[in-house]
Parts: sequence; C-alpha cells; structure tokens
Amino acid sequence: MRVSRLMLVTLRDDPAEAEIPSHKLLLRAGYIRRVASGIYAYLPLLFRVLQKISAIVREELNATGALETLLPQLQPADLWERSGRWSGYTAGEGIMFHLRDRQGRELGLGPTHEEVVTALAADLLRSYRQLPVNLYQIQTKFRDEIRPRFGLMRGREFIMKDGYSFHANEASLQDSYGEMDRAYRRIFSRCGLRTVAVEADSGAIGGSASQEFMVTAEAGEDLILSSGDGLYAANQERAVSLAAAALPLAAQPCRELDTPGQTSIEDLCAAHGFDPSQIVKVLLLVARCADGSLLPVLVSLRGDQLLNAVKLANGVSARLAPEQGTLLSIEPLTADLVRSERLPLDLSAIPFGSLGPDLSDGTLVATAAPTPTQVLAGSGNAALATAAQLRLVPKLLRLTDPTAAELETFVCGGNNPDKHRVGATWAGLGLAPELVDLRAAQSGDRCLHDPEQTLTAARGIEVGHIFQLGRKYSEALGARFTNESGAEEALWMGCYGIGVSRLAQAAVEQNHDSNGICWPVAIAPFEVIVVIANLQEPAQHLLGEELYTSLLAAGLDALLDDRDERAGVKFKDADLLGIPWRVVVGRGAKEGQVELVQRQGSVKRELAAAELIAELSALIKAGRSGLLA
RNA sequence: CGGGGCGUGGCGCAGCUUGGUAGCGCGGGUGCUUUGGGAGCACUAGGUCGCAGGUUCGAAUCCUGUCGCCCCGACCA
Repeated sequence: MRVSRLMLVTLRDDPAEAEIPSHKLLLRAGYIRRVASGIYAYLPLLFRVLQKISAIVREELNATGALETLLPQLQPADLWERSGRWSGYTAGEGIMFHLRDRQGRELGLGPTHEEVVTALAADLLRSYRQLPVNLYQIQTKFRDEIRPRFGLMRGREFIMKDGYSFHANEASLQDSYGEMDRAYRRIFSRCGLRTVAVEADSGAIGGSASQEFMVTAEAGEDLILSSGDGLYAANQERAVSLAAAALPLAAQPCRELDTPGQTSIEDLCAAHGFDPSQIVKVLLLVARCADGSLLPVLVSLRGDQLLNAVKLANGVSARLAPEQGTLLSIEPLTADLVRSERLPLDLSAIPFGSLGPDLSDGTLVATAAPTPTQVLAGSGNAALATAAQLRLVPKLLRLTDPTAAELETFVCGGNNPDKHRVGATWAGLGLAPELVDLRAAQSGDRCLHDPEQTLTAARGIEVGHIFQLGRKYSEALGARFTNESGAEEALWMGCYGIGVSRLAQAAVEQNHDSNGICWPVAIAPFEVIVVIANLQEPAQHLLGEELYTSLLAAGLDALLDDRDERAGVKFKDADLLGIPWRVVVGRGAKEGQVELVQRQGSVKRELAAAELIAELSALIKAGRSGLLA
C-alpha cells in the first residue's frame, strides 16, 4: 500500500475527546474516528490490525479443534426470558439495547450469546457421542454501557471473540477450560502483549471458576492483586488474603458506653482508645430484586476492614428466594434511596452510627408504617407508598465477615443513638453469625497460600475472560443430551471471551512512546514502511519503488511513503503510525545505501540496499511470533 | 443516574466577566523558494458561534429550555 492512497489523515494536536495515551494516539494517527459516544469507525489502518489479531485468534482456536461460526446479533426476547436475564439486562440500568419490531415482538441486540448458542446446542447436540464441542465467533457486540469511555476500551459497540463449549461432564469442561487457558496465553503472547492471568469474579454471566487475562497498563480500569512469588493473582473484586491479626479486647462483662456524636470508627477510637480491629462495624444496605422486592441487608465487618461490594452482591444473590429473581442492585440505605424508591421509611428513627449486629428486624418495620404526613409528602399517593411498604422484606438478611465473627469480645453499636457496647460477644447478643467473605483484600495483605508473601497492586486492562459456566444456561434453556447410560441430562458449558477491538487499543497502551505508537510486529497494520526522503530525487524515488516491490515479493507487509512531503513530515508520521520497521531511502540512495530503523527504541543502521530484503525478512519473521520465542 | 466541565471554520483554542455583528495557531487550495525530523513568503477558500425560545435598537456574549460530548463513581471483553 502507498501512503498517498491510504486516506491517511494524521492530527498534530491531541483531540479534546481523548484522555489516555492509546486513545489519543489512535485518533491522531488516523486509526479510528468517533461516530457517537462509545461508537467508533475502524479506519483502514485499524482494520488491518483487527484482521491480524483475528487471524491469530483463529489459528490458535482452530488448532484446539474449536469451530468458527457466526450467530445473530438480533435476538428474540423470549430466549432471554427463558434464561432469566431479559429483565436484568433491559430494565433500569440494563446493558442491552432492545427494540420492538413492526409486529410488536421484542428483540435485543446481543451483548453476548449464551442464550442463542445454548438454544442451538439444545437443537443440535443430542448424544454424548457428539461431545465435546467448542463453538466460537468473532463479531460485533452491543452494550449500552452506563459510561462509555477511553475510545475502544469501553465502547457501546465493540468486536469480541466469544466461544462456548459443551460437555458431557464436568471433567471434560475442565479439560477444555484448561485448553482455552493455554490457547489464550499463546494468543496474547503472539500478539506481543504482556498479560497476567488472574482469578476473577464471574459477574453477570454466572458460573463457577473464572479467570481474566489482563494487559498490564497504568490506564487499566481494573485493580490486580498479586503475590511476589507469582503463585497468586486475582482481580481485587475477587481477591482473598489474610487480614492482620486483631488486637484482642480483654474479656469483660458487656456494658453500655456513652458515645455522644461518635458515629465513625475513627471517632470511637479517638475518644476511647480502642483499636479499629476491636470494633464490629455494621452497615445497613438495601438490595433491589427483579421482582420489585427490597431486601434490607445488615453487614458486619471488623472495624479496620473494607467492604468488597462484589463479594457482597454475590453473597446476597446466592441467598435470594427463587421468586425474587435476580439481584438488580445493592446500595446503602440513604435518604436518596428512600426518595428514589419512595420508601415510607423514617430514617431518623434508625440509629445510624450506632448500629449493632443485633439490630432488630422490627427497627425497619416499625419505621415503615407510613404516617399520614409521609404519605402526603411523598408522592401524595397513599397507594404507592403502601405498595413500596409491601415490597420491603420485613426480615433483615444478616451477613458477617469472618474477621468480625472471629472476635471473641468486641465493641459494637448499641442500636441507640449515642450508645455503644463494650465487651459484647456473639453469643451474648444472641446471634449465630452467617459467615460470608465480604472484606476487600488490600495491597500489603499477607497471602493465603503463603503468609510470607504479600499482595501488591497493579492496574490492568481486561482483554480476555474464561468461565466454567456449568449447567446454568443448559438447564434454563433445556439443552439436554443422552449420556452413556441412556439418561438425559443437561450439558456442561464453558464460555470464553476476548475483546478484539479492546485488545488493539490495549496493545497501544502498552506499546507507545512520546513520538507515537510502537506496534508489536505481529499485529502491526504494516510490518515495514519505506520512506523516500525526497521524492524529487530520481535515484531515491527509483530505489524506493524497487525496494517496496521486493519487500512485497518477499512476503512482507510493506507500506511505501510516496508522498511529495518533506522528509521530516514523513518521519513524524511513520513514528506516529508505529510501523515496527522503517527503511529510509535518502542521501545514500545513489551509492545503494539505505537506513534501517527499528521503531521501538529508534535503533538505526546503514546497510546496502542489496542486503536489505534478506536482513529484514529474518527480523520480521522472528517478530511475527510475538513474545513466544 | 448523581457530581464536575465543554460545545466558536476540518483539528486545537481565544473572544463571553463589562452585548456593538468573529479572531489566532495548525490543516486545505494556488504560486515561488526550500528539501533528512511536523519549512518560509505571498495569495486564497472555508464559520447557521450545538439547537430552540426570550431580553434588547442590537446577542457568540445576558436569561430559559433542550441536545450532544468529555471527566469522576456503580456495569463489562
């Protein structure tokens, strides 16, 4: 390809719309253009990058025996209703774009394809003899992100490779999961990316084991915690660790303590000389469920620990009654929530700042009785207020983190304003704590696998995620097969994603310098750019054309900068574009000398044009294998 | 959705406080000079000042509404 024919428009200034380096560079170098928030045109240069990434993905997946397919993006609502995800994905802050067709049928634009592929499996896979099967596709996904950002990093329309495997038993699923793990490591290495595999929360997709692949970069949206020995790495959402030992509080009879205005752990410690680890911190939250019910949740944590919201949501989800459906959200009980949910609650009757783990169920119920003024002040609609009251589950879901439960004697709120208790015990409060890991692991914590190791934090961009889904979808959608003994059972499933367009940008985030992008050879839009320094010099022009033709003939992806621009302009653009190798045909052209420059590190050397092809072929062919070597 | 900010030639911005009919840099076109790190000179084209109301003799500027975009938090490849 010739630069003069490339529709290349580079920008000298950083576009105002971009914040992080990769986004700025992709815009400046003419790889992408924004069409609407979170929606981008992939220009010809980026399209070549996407094709190269896709080719690597295909090679590695095909090598495992996976089958490429292409599934519909427009999907009927009833499929999603069968899996129970329609309301969660469309209602409220749901992520699925959805619409009605001319017949009034509801459809969604696919944010993922578990439902469609499972329905197909139900149709096609009947016997254990057909298993296992692994299907994948590379196509555009749609997600109405709450906040699109950072260009391709979090778009509303993006390219994803998603794969789904089907198995006759869990062991086979685990085999494929392991095989995908290995394939993913090869894919990212071949792309030239430094990634780290971390244990992950499986989120809305559900399932058991799951692992994310993170491109390490400052601009990453995720926090990774890992041990120095390399044996443990996890997303902070999921990470576990050993909490520091608590400072024991002497056993003593439980007594009430006056704590006027002391509503925080810091206040209590400052006023009475407690250590935060001697206090049980109690949080009151409300979970919104798909059926409209509102479940109050009382969380107990050790005072020096932080709540991990993802762990809490998982813990609550697992405890919802079937008729409550899925968990839509969980948030602290605040005045804002009372207003937005029209809850007939009098928050001033709840002793925030002095909550104890034994807060009675009646506390909420008692305040929940709507007074005439509240009914009038609220929506002015008594029926609504009563409805909201009915939606409020009258019993607290009490969850306790082990760090709190392990305290033999502790300080906690007295369920009365300005009162706390010292010397409380779980038995003394008449409680048998329901244990759930709810604490957020932090950088610096000791590791579970080896207390000598501590966790350190790094930021990462999630480019891949693999899950063992189990039978959640196959059961919901009736995807059953006949096993060896002639009995019917649900298929075991795995699912495996790679954010292809995100990966392209992550590669830039990890590989750039002050002059522009430095693509890894394996995914660069072109492998080498021939720059004719001065097009007006016949010797340069001739030699440049000649080398360009030979590079193409040698099977290299070559670009020729044949623009009648000053050399400086062409050098700047070549750096910005990030082509890994540059051949400068300039002053030495008459003597048959050219300059070879490696983009990464700007390493330069002169050599005879006659030797160029052989030299460069070897270098580029080595580079094509990325970090595998 | 909550909090913060921005919409002015293709791009980056000034002008707005204190209303008087739009400017700078880059980019585009033409010509001459230049030619190894985003050249110089000259000429030139290009703007419903996001949109809609309002105030005013007069609005980019003041007021109201609305749309779009970006950043910080909850969702995910």
